[in-house]
Amino acid sequence: MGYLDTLNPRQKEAVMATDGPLLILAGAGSGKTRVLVHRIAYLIDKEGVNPWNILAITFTNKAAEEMRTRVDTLIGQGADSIWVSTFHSMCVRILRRHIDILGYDNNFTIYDTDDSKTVMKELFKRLSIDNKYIKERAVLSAISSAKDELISCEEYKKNCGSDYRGEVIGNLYAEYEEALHKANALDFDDLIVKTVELFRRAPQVLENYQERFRYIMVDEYQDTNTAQFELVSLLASKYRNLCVVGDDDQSIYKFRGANISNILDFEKVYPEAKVVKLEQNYRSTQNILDAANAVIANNSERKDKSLWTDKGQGSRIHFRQVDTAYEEADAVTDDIAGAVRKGQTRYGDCAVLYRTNAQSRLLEEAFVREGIPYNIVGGVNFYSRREIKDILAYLKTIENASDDLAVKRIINVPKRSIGQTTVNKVSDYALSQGLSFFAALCEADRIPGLGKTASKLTAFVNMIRVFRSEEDMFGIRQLIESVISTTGYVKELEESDEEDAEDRIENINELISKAEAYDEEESEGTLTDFLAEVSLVADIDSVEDDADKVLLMTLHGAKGLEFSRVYIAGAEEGVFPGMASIYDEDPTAIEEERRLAYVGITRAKDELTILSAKMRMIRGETQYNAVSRFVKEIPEELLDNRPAGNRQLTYDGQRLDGYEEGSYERNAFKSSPYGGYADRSDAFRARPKATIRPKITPEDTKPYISKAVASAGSAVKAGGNGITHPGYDVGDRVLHTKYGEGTVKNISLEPRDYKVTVEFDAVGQKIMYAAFAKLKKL
DNA sequence: CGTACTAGTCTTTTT
DNA sequence: GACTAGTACG
Repeated sequence: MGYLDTLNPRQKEAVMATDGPLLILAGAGSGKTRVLVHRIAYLIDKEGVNPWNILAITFTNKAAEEMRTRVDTLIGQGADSIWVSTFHSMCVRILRRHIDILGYDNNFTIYDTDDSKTVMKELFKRLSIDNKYIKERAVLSAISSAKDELISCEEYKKNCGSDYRGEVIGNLYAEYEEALHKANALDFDDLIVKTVELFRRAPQVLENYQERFRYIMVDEYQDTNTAQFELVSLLASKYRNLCVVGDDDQSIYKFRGANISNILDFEKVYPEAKVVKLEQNYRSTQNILDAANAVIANNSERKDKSLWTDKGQGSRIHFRQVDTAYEEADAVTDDIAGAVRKGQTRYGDCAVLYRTNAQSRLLEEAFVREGIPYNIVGGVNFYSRREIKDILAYLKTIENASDDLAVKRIINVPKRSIGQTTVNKVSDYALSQGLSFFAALCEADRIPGLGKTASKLTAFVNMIRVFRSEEDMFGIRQLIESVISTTGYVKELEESDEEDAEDRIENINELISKAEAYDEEESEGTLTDFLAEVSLVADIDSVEDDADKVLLMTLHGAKGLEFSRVYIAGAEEGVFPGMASIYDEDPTAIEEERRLAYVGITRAKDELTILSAKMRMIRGETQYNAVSRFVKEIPEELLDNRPAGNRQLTYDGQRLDGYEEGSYERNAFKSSPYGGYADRSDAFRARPKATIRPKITPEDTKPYISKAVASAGSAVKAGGNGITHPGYDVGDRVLHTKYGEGTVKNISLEPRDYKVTVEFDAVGQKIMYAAFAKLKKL
């Protein structure tokens, strides 16, 4: 049993505890994938378990892929028949076989978030719901949370009692469900929910899978939601050989329904569970670990554990504060370029992490400017680009005639002179006849009021029919090519003068290569499978490991990865931790951000650089943010705190007031944690809420920064919370530059600013933010 | 029916 | 600031 010798005693213990429930609390970098891989190998090799009986659930396809390869190399062969997959792809596989029990067609389509939004929009229109009152997004996220908790729309309605808003959402939930059912479509959450429903409704199906999956392993268990928990519980309830691996300190998906008590209460649910803690870290230097431990220690709700390493102290953590986000980007690229030049690292060993995708733009520009090879993970998913969604909509139309959404998307793409009015007429007809949109199109000549457009519809239907006949004989690549040439999609792009037409064509070619690769790999693969696979890819899945490129991604995206050099950009209050978490009345919101910081820090093996900018443009507003509390939570002796060049902050050659050489760097660390700033009142040490600037108007562009700084100062003085109270009150008469005179009806304090409701004599009631509106009291 | 402009919204984070 | 949906016009 040679391969067990490479494990430490704890790891070995986890590997060999094969029977019964097992909770592995695996700190960052403690070799948990290693343990899982060895455990699978051990089950097969030593315990004689049939690979067929093993199920391993990972978070991403990439992780699944990696696990399978590593098992393969360890045990030779036999790993093929292990189910290693994500929750979502596993559910798709199960549902494809059995969903007819629930009254769906087995070739159901999967709706992504965009699709769901489109459906919801149509519902809003149809039920004439005012999206000022409630937003589609809000409804969808309520539905999604309900599904994460396995709450059906009936239960939802019951729970909300007489709450009007809840009632509206409940009704929309029901309508939404019906719409999806009609389209024979499932959204992401449904994949889990319907599988649970299937298992509950069809015990013989459940038993079938219980027999099959006698040994179940779940990775990243801290990120499972209630529905996923139920799914796993059902599967494991017969043999109880359930092994879950996770780290409560790395739970960062609460917004997606992750239920941290799944891991915290595992021992309550499975009293006979064995618990193994992995605390030896094989990844990072002691300094990095100390920093991570110090930060996470500020959280209250956690299982106590502490990482250690025998790797040695390592460098101190580099903290750099720069003036602007531009300089931040330059600092990153300069540092990477320098280190590579000196032979200290290669591009592929570096990663830049940030809180929000929006931050990637400036960084990307710097990488382009410096000619440093890079890869951005995340942002707009490849498969959600317009041109890709268009082509996929053709495939979906070919494949699932009830997918109204797909049909409507492409009926006039490329332009066929089939406009909104026609689409509406067809929709009405479909609704009245109880037909799908496509079925209605097939009867175009019977639809009243269409006139000669009917022939265009018929032409469209015939085209789709031709594609359908090709489906059986063609591979997916050929089918896509046929779609492109018949519709003239690419031709239209080539002729268009749109700036990004070339990129689009490039993307379509990329899609064709992916289809080709699919055709080759999955000789049995059907169009249905291709579409399902495509809707379940995460961005991280397509990252090539061996490319020598710097990876840029969000902190969320970085979970599970490691790099020799890590840069965390935007370590500022209001950015990371983000505004929303700072103002959340629930204090655990900040704890989630802190876990994210913990994840970020522990990605680094050797060198960790944290950057923060004094000034940054967010959503068109210039913000001046204090250094992130997470930086301050790192013991000072672990930081090099090298000031980022003691320049004065200038703009257009003008010196800005309030910045003295080096003053900030010193003060930032002396001030007490969490915004209790020293007595000096320059804008930088104001709390985030004091630092939001009014939108810059064209008239005062030139010296805008110094103006902004000056007014920031006065804002701090004016209100203790940093938000200037407008110089008027409810009942006052005010003058607005555009709307004229009016009466103030209401003033309320929002997180960012005072919200003022004014009844204007000329234009009626308007709601506006005080800082923007610049109302004058009369 | 299609285009060109305007107004409003938006950002956390993702399978 | 960037994007998108909505609207007015040709």
